[in-house]
Amino acid sequence: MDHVDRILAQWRRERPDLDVAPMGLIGRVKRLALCLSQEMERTWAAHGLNGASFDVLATLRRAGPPYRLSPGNLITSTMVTSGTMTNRIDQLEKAGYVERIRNPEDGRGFLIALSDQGFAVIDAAVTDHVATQARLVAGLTQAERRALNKLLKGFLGKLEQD
Amino acid sequence: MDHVDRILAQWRRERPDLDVAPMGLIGRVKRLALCLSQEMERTWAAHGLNGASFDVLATLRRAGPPYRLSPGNLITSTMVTSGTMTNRIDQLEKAGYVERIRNPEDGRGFLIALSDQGFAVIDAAVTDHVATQARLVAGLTQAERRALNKLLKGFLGKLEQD
DNA sequence: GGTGATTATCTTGATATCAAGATAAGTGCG
DNA sequence: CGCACTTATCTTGATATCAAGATAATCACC
Repeated sequence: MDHVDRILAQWRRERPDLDVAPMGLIGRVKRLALCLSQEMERTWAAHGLNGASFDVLATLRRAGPPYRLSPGNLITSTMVTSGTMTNRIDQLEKAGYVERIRNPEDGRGFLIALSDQGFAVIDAAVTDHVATQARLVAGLTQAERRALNKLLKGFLGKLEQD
Repeated sequence: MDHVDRILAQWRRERPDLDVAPMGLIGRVKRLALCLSQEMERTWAAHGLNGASFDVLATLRRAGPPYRLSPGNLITSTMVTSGTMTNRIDQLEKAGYVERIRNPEDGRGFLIALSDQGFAVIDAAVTDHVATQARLVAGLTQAERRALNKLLKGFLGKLEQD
């Protein structure tokens, strides 16, 4: 009888005409995502980052050398609007973690380049972040992780194909 | 090879020292939650609501007669701050969906009461919402839903007990 | 009953986000 | 070559949220 079960019990009492089984499943996905995010946020904070800045730096880092992507590219990867990305880049630039350089192949645009300092920060943060994630899934057996991952991947595939 | 797999492949190339299997699992939970939320948001919008207003009205509705809860109670149920709840109640009151009445048992506080109009709106919205959720899980077999729900519940239980 | 501590709610100020529009540079067709 | 169209990024204005502090009523203990 967890938090989600209590909500379902209320609905069954008030609206017995509704099948709330899908609500339970979806509610748990949302709640789990929230719970995991909150924990990961703490690791980012320990490196002076948050979900937004980590997201941008990590995208640049895992792109590989020379660690440069256009704002448009970052927008696509992180699924935020252009205004949001401008704001994030402004902050990271102010912190000295990235630099805007003119795109030599397109005078309209820029490339966002990870600085040495930015590289150091994101590399340390990712190492910690992965350790946090390992801790978060530590309660699940290997078989459970595999099964859960497979179900989630299948679910996502079904949703995204539409 | 979905979006998450591409991210993992980049990390394996750039940071082969890290075990990114947990990142895949957690990334899929987050992405699935986002994907599901975006779809559900469309149903709420069709009733003139959003996630925030739906959340408050649904909490009042499923509490049962007389459909009244204190702001503090709503804050606990919806896990937002007091400032956020004040703002949400203000909007719902302006829309005529709830009413602030003084709490007869505690002069410091109020009770937020669902109006007849609010009741009608949330009841119709919930009916549609449940249909949307049924559609979202339609791609999974009954066995898959049960297995996924069980794994999610176990995972959440492990995390919340700490 | 008076007084300090607690509780319930609201207010304030700051932040991140989005949608829509502005700006500026490239592209293509006549 | 010139003009319309597209693209890349930034700017603006509005919104929802949070953290911290203000306000006001209740409670508990003497």
